[in-house]
Amino acid sequence: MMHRKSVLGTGIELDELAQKNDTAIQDDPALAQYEDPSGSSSITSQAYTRLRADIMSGVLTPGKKLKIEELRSLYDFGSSPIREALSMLTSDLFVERIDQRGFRVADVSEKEFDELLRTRRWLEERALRESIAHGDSNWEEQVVLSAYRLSRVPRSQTDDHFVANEEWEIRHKHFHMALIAACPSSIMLKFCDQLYDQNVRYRHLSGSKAYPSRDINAEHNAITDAVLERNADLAVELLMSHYATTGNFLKAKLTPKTKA
Amino acid sequence: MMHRKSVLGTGIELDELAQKNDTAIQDDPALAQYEDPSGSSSITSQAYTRLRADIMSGVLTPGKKLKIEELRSLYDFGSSPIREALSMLTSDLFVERIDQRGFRVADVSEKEFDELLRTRRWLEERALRESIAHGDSNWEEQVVLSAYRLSRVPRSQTDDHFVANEEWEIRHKHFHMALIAACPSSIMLKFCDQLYDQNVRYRHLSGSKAYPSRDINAEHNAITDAVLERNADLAVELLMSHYATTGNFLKAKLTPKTKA
DNA sequence: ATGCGTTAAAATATCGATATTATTTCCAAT
DNA sequence: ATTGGAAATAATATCGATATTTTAACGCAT
Repeated sequence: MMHRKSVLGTGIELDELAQKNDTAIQDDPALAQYEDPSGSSSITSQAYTRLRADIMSGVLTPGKKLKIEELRSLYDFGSSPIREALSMLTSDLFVERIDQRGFRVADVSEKEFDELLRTRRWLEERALRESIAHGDSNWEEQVVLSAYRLSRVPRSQTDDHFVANEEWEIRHKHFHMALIAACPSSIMLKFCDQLYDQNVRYRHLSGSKAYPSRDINAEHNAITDAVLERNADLAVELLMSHYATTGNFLKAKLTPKTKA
Repeated sequence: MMHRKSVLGTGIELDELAQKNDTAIQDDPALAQYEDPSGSSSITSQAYTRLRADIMSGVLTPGKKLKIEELRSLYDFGSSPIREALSMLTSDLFVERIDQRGFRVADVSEKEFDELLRTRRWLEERALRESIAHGDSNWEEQVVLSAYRLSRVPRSQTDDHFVANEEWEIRHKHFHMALIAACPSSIMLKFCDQLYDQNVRYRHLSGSKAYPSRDINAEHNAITDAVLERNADLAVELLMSHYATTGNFLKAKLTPKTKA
């Protein structure tokens, strides 16, 4: 096993790594999914992608009744793809199906958010410990690589006020999934993936402009270092407090109204 | 908090409880769902229930291609309800959807089974600890009650050879969910619920006639006692070894062929 | 014989219309 | 005024047919 100290401290070794990536280190195919371009080009997939994006971004507000006919004319898809997409979104916890009364956007509440955060911490702690225990050198390299890549793009598109940077979002998820990727349970990873996306939705919904001034990169780097040292306790502690601070920062006005 | 010793040792207090149940102690509505009669009576629900049952029981073999037309004539439902039901079963991990190529029964393998068991242990340990930490007296009563009810029905319908007893299955699940019901995360409970059902499927698939002669009731009682004493470490240890033995017993011939 | 590109067959995805079911509105009775 | 219930309305669930896509089969060239 590799033992490095402060791998991300200077960035020197990392430039080598980044370079090496073009030749030797290939992206782990298992992680490729987290880039999510749009899946295939079937109508259903398109409907799924657009609806999902609009729910995550808050365009379709929590609790809103999702009437097939309405969505049909709004997005200009047939009713079958819409229905199918809504079905798929139900698996992701973004949409709730009401027995014989169609669908609605999953509701949000501070209580649900607390549960989400709590559950995420439970699952990610376990997943991270297992990942650290089982990860091989390829996993280590993927962690380093994804951390580096994340550090190369700005959190916000502009410096003065916050404008979400889609590329950062993608790399951020990639990094977090890379950390736990060696956890020997695809089911566990799937759950974490779901919960991660749920969390992103809450982040968007809370309309958190003006993101914390704290140095998120530094936190990521610290986690990366701990992970590479195989210091599970420290890595977990850092990751958990990473979540805790992010979480507490959010809890803004969530409008949990179940409106039509 | 109640502190009892060996509540299930004699069964005396339990008869009182069972009686009391007809009057004072009502079934926790939150647990009612685990009896699952058939949901509503819509065609889709019927299709869902039947397909699910046939997948869990192994009538629809793992990896089998689920052709809409075939299912349509076999079950005598329209194609829309079939499709909808398959979509729903995808959320439950019983069916896999292949991009633009329809559905298939979720495949099984020893590897997947290992992962399933492992993940279940991780989640249930956490859920049980949280449940013990947060459960109130009503939760305690539901645990006692579900344990008692489970103990009142035989594991097998006949004494000489094993014939699954549906009522036992229902009560067994009810008991296990009651243990963790006080875990303050509906998402966590949902995950555990899913994994439980997955496990049942594997149990059925491994065609385990001749179930272990070990006294499962005794194990359940021991877990119940530990839980009521709020002895988390012991309860977890018992529950985990309960799973471990059950799990190792299963690993029989799993036919993971992906046949049409 | 083997591999590739074309064509035929099968299956899924999609659509538009109809049947059911839930919701609302409105009116009468208390 | 308020409640109860029947009709009208709106929405979903379901069906059967058509359009696309995928898979399999076939024959030709190498």
